[in-house]
This record gives sequence, structure tokens and C-alpha cells, in this order.
Amino acid sequence: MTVTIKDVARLAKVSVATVSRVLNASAPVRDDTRARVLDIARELRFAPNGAARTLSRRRASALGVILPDLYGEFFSELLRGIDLEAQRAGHALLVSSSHHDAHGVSVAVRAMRGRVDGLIVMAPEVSSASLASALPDGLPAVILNAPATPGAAAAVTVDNMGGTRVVVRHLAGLGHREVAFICGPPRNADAGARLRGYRAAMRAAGLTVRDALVVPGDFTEEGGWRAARELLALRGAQPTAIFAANDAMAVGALLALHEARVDVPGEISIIGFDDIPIARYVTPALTTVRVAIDVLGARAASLLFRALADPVMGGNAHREVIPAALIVRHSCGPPPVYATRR
Amino acid sequence: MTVTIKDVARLAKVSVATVSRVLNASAPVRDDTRARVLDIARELRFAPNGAARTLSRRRASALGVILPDLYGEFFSELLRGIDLEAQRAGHALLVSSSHHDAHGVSVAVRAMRGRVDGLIVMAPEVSSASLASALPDGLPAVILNAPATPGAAAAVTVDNMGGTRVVVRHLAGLGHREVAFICGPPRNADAGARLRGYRAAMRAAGLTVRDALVVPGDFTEEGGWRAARELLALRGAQPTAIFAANDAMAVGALLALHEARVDVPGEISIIGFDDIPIARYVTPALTTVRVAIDVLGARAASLLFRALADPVMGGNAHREVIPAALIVRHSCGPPPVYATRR
DNA sequence: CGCCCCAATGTAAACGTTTTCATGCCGATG
DNA sequence: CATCGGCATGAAAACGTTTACATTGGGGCG
Repeated sequence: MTVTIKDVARLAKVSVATVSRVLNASAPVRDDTRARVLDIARELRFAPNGAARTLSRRRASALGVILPDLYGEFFSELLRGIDLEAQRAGHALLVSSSHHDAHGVSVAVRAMRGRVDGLIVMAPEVSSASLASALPDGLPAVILNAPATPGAAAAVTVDNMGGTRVVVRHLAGLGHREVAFICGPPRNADAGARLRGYRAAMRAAGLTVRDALVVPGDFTEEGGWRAARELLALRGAQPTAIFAANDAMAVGALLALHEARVDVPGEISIIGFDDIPIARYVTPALTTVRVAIDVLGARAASLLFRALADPVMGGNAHREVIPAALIVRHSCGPPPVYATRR
Repeated sequence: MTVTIKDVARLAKVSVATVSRVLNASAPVRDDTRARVLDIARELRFAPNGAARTLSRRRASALGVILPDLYGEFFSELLRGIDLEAQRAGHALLVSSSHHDAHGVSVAVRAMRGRVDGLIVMAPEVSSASLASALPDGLPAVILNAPATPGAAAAVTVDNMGGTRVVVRHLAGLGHREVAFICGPPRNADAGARLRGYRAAMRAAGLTVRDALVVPGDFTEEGGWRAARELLALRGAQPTAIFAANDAMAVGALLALHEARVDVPGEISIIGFDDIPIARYVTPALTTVRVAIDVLGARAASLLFRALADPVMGGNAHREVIPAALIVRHSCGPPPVYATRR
């Protein structure tokens, strides 16, 4: 069978307690016995059973990550950031995806019970109330990009408002007046915030938003492509700039314009949100809003660790906002003259 | 503190055994007692402790995934494929990354011991011998894209040879004779196989490979960009086509050519390998070799489950090859006339 | 020389489940 | 009416660690 601590103890002629002490350096052990135990352990290729360890010490040294999906660069980056921080703290990562509804989150949470010390949850499509009720009692949690929670868990969010504001200002500064917006999924919290931010910023800039210029999307390249075609179909009333609620859709829109032989940014400008790695590799390179996604993940993890270390402080829900900065590349320019004259 | 099965038992006035039976439907229980137990459990929001569960039944219902890195779309897709299959089987995913050397893999493996039922390991930069020695004894494992292993574990690999062959044929068919190659990381198994495949296919096509046209790379966009600039610097002796060992580098190369105002595919053709999601969204859309990365992951997972279900069969190392198919988009064309005349 | 204290080690309980085995009860059967 | 069998349940062992507590032995100090 698999080799246990008892086997090591027996062969080294010591008790299991001593073996444990040697392996964890948790108490002084005489040099010769330590050497003997270490030798035997190596020889037997002994590795402690994680489950037993977790059970005994009442901590798993692992973090649970619950995501709505695993598709695309956003989650890849997020996970990387979390992993970076978790690794430094010697924690493993238990990931669970495909949870777009409250029930799915609840199931995932239950499955993680007893195998992780804390939870990082991203569920932008789940209402804060049902999210709060799905969260377990004794487990610290950090929520990503969710509407403000009752106060049970800490939260890290992206500065959607600030990001959209700077985008609209940039566009307005270039002379654009007809700025279209490609929305994200209907019940997605980030998507909602960005739409609201867009509307608010447009108003602040003295621009009116025509209903026809606000088109639905779903955060995927395909969705962005479809949305762009929809905008292109507005023959006479086309926008001079398109603001996509995320980069994936901006990239899709870029393709649609390219296929339609529309010059970017000569005829229409495009701007995205997120700054995923490929944004700088499409042509023209995408002007977008940088939210350091890996930092978002890393901050969530370190917030969680802090709550773990100090349960008291973990109680009063800490809140953190990741700044969003405009990254100017080549997909935006001034509107064409015939358009400005309109 | 946290509510345990004992609390439920006490309040429902039954033994813990009965509670367990109710919750797992593992033995018949009278309807009224079942209802009572279920009520209490719900009321207390009881969730069984995973570690205790794992320890008691000797299985974790979890899979371990060990990756060299977490960066980019390749791993994102891979993880997605694995997750898909694991989810169907009701298994959780324990992921661990940043293991470029044998020691790192060994550490990760030890950390997973007792918390997972099987392992999916991708370590293209680790020799098969040291990989085999890092793998645990009693744990079934599937190896991804690694050199043939001694026979301890099953393996899933990409058809690098077939993929490179079809690329070179395609290019030769278009009339290209000067085909450059951007390599992957030196000790990476996939990278090595693709380089060998390129050389073999060139020879088979009756073409000679000039040493100057084989440039180093590292599988990142940045590396591809640098490599392309290096090729561009070969003023008189530029290639008419560039074959990058993966898509990320092809995308980087595309950017470099674009910046240098080199028409693709008019002056130079570019072709990649992997077909990551963004390949079709760059301009010109990237001609590449599709390896269904998510399928790669999914196959690995299902192979692992089969080995789990039938330990005997798991013994004789199964081997599976994921096919690679040419996807023709717009980044390849015939070489320019002045070049063909040369 | 006896005592005390500390360092090293052993013993056993605890962690929270699942599962085997034992037990009681009830109805059916001869 | 005695016995048997099966069903529902309880008691307790087992899973592999860690750790609180108990036990040893030896050296320093009076």
C-alpha cells in the first residue's frame, strides 16, 4: 500500500510522534535520531497524507477559487495572480469553475468545505444577497467584482467608473460625439457598472447617447463581432467611435470592421477595457483601459491571507479598488471630417 | 465552532452513522428519520468536512494538475478542457503551477499527496527520467506532451510531427523555398519535436534550411517579435515565409512585420502552431495548425478516470496522440515574384 | 550523594467522517 | 409458540496525522 508515518516510525525504531517532530521541525530531536528518521523517510519516499494533515491541524494550507468560467485570457491572468501570491504563502489552489448561478456557487462552496482555509469568489452574475447566503459561515472569503456585500466578506473590485470616465473623456477630447457602446452580459455586475459609467461620463461630457448606439454583447469575441456588424448596419447613422465593455469584444469588433473594409481608426475608432495580453498584438494595437488583472487576483489573495492571519480584522469587511488607467495605442483617432461636420 | 455531523446527529436524535447514511444514501433509512435528519442538516447548514471524508473513504474526488506556468491562452484552454471532464465526473481540481524544473514538480507532487486521486502533469522542460522519479508510487498519472516515459504513466501528446509536416507542405506548395523557423525554448520537448519536424519536412520537400533562418524563441509574443526583427535584419537574405513554433510567437512576429511596414502575406507569409483563440482575430488572420487544446486536456482527464476506475488497465501505459490539422486563414500567400525569381 | 529540572521521547487523544459489525425489533413461517 | 430472517439503527474501529500530556534519563547543584 502507500507508506505512512507508522512505517517510517517502525523502521526508524521511534514513535510516530518523533517522526512528526522531525518532519515538521516542531520540537527538538537528537541529531542522530533525526538523521535516522530522515534517512528512512527518504528511502521509503514517504510523503505525508494531506487529508490527514488537514484534519489534524485544522488548516488545509489551500485556497479555494470559484469562478464563473475558465474561458479566455481574463481568467488565465486572474488565476496567475492568485497563484503567485498563494505560492508565496505556501498554499495550494483548489479551483472550481462554470458557476454562473447562485446554486452552482453554493455547490462549489460545499465541496470545498474542509479542504481550504479561505475562498476567493467571482460571480458577477449572482446577486449579492444570494451570494452572501451561499457563502459558508466559518470560512473567510474575498469577493471579486461583485456588488457591495452585506459586510460578511472582503471585496476587491475594478474601478469601472473611473475607467469608463477616462475612456469617454479621451474620445470626446478627440472630437467624437457619436460614441457607441457594446454591452456585456445583462446580469453581469461589471458589465452593468461599465454601462452606467459610460452613460454618466457621456452626460458629463455633454454628449447624448442615442439608444441605437447601445448594443448588446456577451464579453466574447464573437459577441463583439456581431455587435459591430449591427452598428455597421446603421447605414447613415453610424458612430465614429465604438467603446466595447471588454477587450475580447473589442477584438471581435475590430475583425468585423476589418472584414467590412472600414478603416480603424481612420473611419471608426475602437476602444476596449481590461488590457488583456493580446490587446497590443492586434492591428491596429488596441487602445484600452488597463486593469492589472493579475494584480486583482494577487490583491484578493493577500487580502484573504490577512484575514486568515487575523480573524478579527477579517470580520470588518475590507474593501479594495484596483485602479484603471487609459492605455493609448493605435485604434483611436479623431473622427473623420465628414462625420464631424454632420 | 463549525457544525459537524455530530451536531446534526444529536439534534436529530440519531447516531452519526445514520446521518451519514442519510446524507450519502448509502443504506436504507426510515422515511421519517430521513426527513428529520435532512431538516436538521439544512437548518444547521451542515456541510461535510472534505478532509475527513477523504481520509475515511480512501479517495479525494479530486484531480491534481501540475503545470509549468499559468501564462497565456494555451494553459487557459488546457485547464478548461480538464475542468470540463473533471466536473462531469464530480471531481474537483487542485492546480499547481510554476514548475519548470524537476524539483518543483517533485514538491508539487508531494503537496498533492492524499488530496487527489490522480495527477495530470505537464512538464515539457523536464527530462522523462527525472519526471518518472518525481512521480509518486500509488498515484495514477497522465503526462502531457512529454517525451516517451519508461511506462509508468499514461501520456497524451500533440502530433507535432504531423503538424509541422503539413505546414511545410503547404508553404512549399505555395512556392516558398526560403522558410524561416522560430524555435521554442531550448529544453522544451514540444519545441524540440517541432524543430525536428520542420527540418525533416523541409528535407522531404527537397528544400534546404539555411542556418541563419532558424532563430531562437521562447514561446512568448515578445520572443516572436524579437525573432522576427532578427530575420528582418537579414537584409538581402530574408525568408519569404516564417514558421513560428507556436501562435504566441507568430502573433509577436506579425506585430514586428507590421511595425516594419512589411506586407503580410504579400511580402512575407507567417504561419503558427496551436490555434489559440485569438489567432483568428489578428490581422491578417493567422494561418496555423489546430491542436484542440481543450480536447488535449479533456482526453488527459478521461484517460486518468479510466485508469482510476480500472487500476489494472492503468498499469500498462496508454498513449494517445491528439491530431493536428492545418487551418488556412490569411497570413500565408505565394512568395513575391522578385523572391521566386531569386 | 540525593534532588530537581530539562531535554528527548513515548502514549494516546483528537480531528470528522465512513463503514463494519453487533443489536434490537418485527413479521412471517413452521 | 418458538424461531428465523431481514430491516433499521447504534457502537466503535479505522483512516493518517498532530499535539497535549506523561515518562524517562541524565546532569548540575546543593
